Amino acid sequence: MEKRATIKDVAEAAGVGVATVSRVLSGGSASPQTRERVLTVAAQLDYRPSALGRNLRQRRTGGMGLLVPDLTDTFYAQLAEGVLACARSAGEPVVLGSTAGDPEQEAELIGMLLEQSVDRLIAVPSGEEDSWAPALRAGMTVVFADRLPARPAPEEEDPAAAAVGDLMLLDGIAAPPPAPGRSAEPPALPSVLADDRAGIRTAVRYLRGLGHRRIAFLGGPGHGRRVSAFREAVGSPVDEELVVFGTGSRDSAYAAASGLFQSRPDLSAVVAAGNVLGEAAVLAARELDLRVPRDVSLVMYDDVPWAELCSPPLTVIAQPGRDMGYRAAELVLRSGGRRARSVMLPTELIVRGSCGPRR
Amino acid sequence: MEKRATIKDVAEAAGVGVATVSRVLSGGSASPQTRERVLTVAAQLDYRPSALGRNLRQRRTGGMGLLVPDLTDTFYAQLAEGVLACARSAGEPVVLGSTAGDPEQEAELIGMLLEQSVDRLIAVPSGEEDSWAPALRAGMTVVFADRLPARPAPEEEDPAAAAVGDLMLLDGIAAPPPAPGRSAEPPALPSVLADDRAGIRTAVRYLRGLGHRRIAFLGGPGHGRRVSAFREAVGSPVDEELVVFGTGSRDSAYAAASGLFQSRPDLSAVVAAGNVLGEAAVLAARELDLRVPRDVSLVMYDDVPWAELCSPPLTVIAQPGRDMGYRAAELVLRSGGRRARSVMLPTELIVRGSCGPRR
DNA sequence: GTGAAAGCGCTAACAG
DNA sequence: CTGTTAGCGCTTTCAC
Repeated sequence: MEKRATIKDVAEAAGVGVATVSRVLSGGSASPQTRERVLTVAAQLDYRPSALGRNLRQRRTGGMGLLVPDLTDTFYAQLAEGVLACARSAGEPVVLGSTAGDPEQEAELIGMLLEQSVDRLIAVPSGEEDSWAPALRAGMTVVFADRLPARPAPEEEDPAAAAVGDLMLLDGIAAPPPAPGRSAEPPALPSVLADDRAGIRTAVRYLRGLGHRRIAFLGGPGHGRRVSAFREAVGSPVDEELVVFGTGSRDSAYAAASGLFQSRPDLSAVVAAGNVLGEAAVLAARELDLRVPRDVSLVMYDDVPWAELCSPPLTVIAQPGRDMGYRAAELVLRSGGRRARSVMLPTELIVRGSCGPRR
Repeated sequence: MEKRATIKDVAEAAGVGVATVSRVLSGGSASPQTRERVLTVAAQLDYRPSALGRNLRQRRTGGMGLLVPDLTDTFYAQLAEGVLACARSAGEPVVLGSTAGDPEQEAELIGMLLEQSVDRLIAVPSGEEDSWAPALRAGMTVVFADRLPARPAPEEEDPAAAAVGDLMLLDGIAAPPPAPGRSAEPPALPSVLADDRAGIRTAVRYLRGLGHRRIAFLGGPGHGRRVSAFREAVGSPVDEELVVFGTGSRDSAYAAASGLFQSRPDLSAVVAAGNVLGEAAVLAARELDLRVPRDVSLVMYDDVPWAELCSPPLTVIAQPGRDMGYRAAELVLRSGGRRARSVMLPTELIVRGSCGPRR
């Protein structure tokens, strides 16, 4: 384990000052001769500039942080792959954290990143807006992916509404209606989102076209925008019993799905707001001897490789997970200054075999 | 964006020297009074020690690197979750890289980690042993997970053998037979491996018991130990046409599976050496109108959530991905000195519905 | 038990 | 165009 050469070694060996070496290596100005000499010597010594020194000097760690709820959720894995692809092409490291959808763990991880002076972050947020204030205040450039931090429930009046109150999100279709024309206003926080509203709307219309009237929604934490879109798409008198949520784990997703099927055997279709929920729906349906799509139609958010493996193959609302990650990384990397821009990517309904006409 | 308090600020505010603050915060000796005062002041100032300064001083970055081929392969996602869980409980950051199974990208990522002075690494290796020499020489503590780096093919004689030559691995059942008694000798490099040999053997025996004689093996890069085990389990005259490999991508896995089924319609069972290969096998079989398990039995390496979603649900050789990651992280973290130990975890055959008697 | 001082490797002024 | 210098925030001898 020989010790690595430092910039000083290179400077001495090349007979120049350390500043010159630094300049040459970071593309600064230098005479062709000097440049070449430095480069040669550096190569001979197998010199690799230490990120440690640079980081301390610049008071910031390069690269970026990435926070996702769970990598075994294939969608987040796709997202992560996108981020990694972009980071790799930029030669930047990415520090990964998995939050399990738990605001506390998320906060801890943010603290860890702060300690590391990682000042760029891509996050699929679990905590509410308030819990993100510290990070922003500390000067972190954060780009949210897949969803925005929930806005804490303002006050509880209607018990039914309160049940999903903590799932209401920033750009919900709340009281002051959005400016006309756009299907969704660009959110205040930098983000890379899929067009959930359009995706859900398309799915609901598709099911409607198949004759379905009792359509259920199976969601999880962080699916606030999707529920809103669902409510909007099904129209005014939403049957609240048909809107259920898991807590994020596979078990709770299964419990929610199973409970839904059993309590409302009259439903004829369900929209699962994520692939873990879709998985749970398939499992629960099978367990209850409900045939898909004969007894119940299913459309699942997220296109994942195994959607095609099911029989019948699942009809899905695909969102470009990899692209979303890549774009998010670009945004966070490019935002030389502070606040990054936002982008919204399209979703696509991929019709396979899990939806049929209402019986 | 206020600037963070430094150790100096704390020292001044507490009326002590920076050394004392450092000692107190890292559990060194100090009088109770001093200790409390420092702690109080630090809390008031919301002081968070900067990892930057410490890292430079200690010439090493804390935490660990993690290199996997592909996060969308659920097994690697599970592995990663295990690593992250351990790292989080230790408060250490993990720098993630995805290699796509490409030795070049792997080498680049290793270079990046070296530049960051990350000196602890958990890797599912893609490159051969030689390409790992630089990392080891640089003083990195690396723990391999899931498999060991391939040992370059010594020389090519038999064309058939040469075809899989680069897949031969360290602890293969090569010429000098292993010492008697143990099912596998502990490998030379620190690692966390599943007992592939036992897993494959169990699967093959299970299929044999069902009457199958023409059993195929569908592998990918890095599955050298699994092929060896397969060859060993099926016995001497191995039908080489029944042993095929994909290159790691989903497409190539599909191509390999499809080609296998078409060229050898006489096969009655296949062992897929990984979940991506299993997925490909299911897809290819369906495309060719082969019913599972009526026309062909399938057992897949890796237990993944969607294995249960298939119809019929897939019989699998489960390996504890999450545990493997957790253990690997423990090993790399604990190895205060240099070389870590190795551990081998058991596999389990989970019988579901994808295997039937030979027709 | 505690403080002063010396850097870790690098970049960014600032002179020459 | 290039060398010298001053730290970035922290740990760690080394005296006191």
